[in-house]
Amino acid sequence: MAHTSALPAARSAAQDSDPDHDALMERLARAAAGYYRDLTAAAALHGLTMTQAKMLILLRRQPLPMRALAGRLACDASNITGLVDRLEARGLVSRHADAADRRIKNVVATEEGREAVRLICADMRGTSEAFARLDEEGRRSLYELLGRLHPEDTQETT
Amino acid sequence: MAHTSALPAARSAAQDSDPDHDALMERLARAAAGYYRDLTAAAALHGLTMTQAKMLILLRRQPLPMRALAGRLACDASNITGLVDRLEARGLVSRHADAADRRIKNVVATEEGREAVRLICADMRGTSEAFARLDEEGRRSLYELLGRLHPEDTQETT
DNA sequence: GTCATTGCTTGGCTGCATCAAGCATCTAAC
DNA sequence: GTTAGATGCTTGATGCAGCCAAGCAATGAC
Repeated sequence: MAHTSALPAARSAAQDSDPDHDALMERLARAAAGYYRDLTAAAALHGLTMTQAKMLILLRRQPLPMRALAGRLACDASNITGLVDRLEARGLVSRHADAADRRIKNVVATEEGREAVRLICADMRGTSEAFARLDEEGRRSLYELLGRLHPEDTQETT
Repeated sequence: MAHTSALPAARSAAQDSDPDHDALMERLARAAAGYYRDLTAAAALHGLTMTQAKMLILLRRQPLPMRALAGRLACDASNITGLVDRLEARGLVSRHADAADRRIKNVVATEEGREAVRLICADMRGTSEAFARLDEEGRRSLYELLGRLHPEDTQETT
């Protein structure tokens, strides 16, 4: 936290003035932990792991090549193979060789896979309730601030 | 929410009016992913896993019994044993039998452990830069909104 | 004392993550 | 074209993280 001493104001400054870097980090950490805890629990209700749920969520709108999935999930490409294997075995996604480049396998969520995403999101009660704690103005601000925190750079992958 | 009418308005509503539940969830997901990606990378610089880093962060202020760690990390108690084993083997934490109840082992971060936390937090450049994208007013709002999202209920554990 | 409860550990099993190595395909350069 | 390199995916090996069931030790209630 606020290091040695020297900065007496910083500590409880969080309440009113510019929140200290660490204080803000702590709250972001809490929000992140809450989100993942909720997602993990909701996914478990449907027999899925958090990582599997994250992948299905990425695929809900459009198919993605395995390579792109590795990028989005920030993990090694070799990881994706097993991940997709397990989801494919359960009929939630399928691989389709790309027409233009036969090295590429596009992973597409099946209807059952998309339905699983819907159910999981609906089961994320903790997060829904958290949002409900804000008024409309609060939700709008939060949405806007989070958008500024992480501008949607990592997008184009198709 | 406000979705009485069937169709088209809700979709891009995120831009201006009350952001729809899913749009807000998506941004929260992005923020959470960004935070953990950054934490994982920073921890890796010091040869630690994300989970190990999370545990050290929890212990930075005060010792906690293993049971409490399981609660905070939202995992099975049996998990903590191995986690603490590995950190203890590296001299970052140590176990101390509780004076009042000898079943309890309090886990305390060593000075080296606390130093590791400091270095890791300092290495979270991505998150720091994200905060820097907001002005002071933005940081204050975000801090306040995140505080309302997750009121600090889960606290007392000592 | 006895017995149920609580805190931690162990063992077994799965999934997730890494790396190194390999095959197939595409691209470019000759 | 043929070769050489780059790129996309898979495999195998290893370690960590997660769960569960089972066990021991200590506490607390009686």
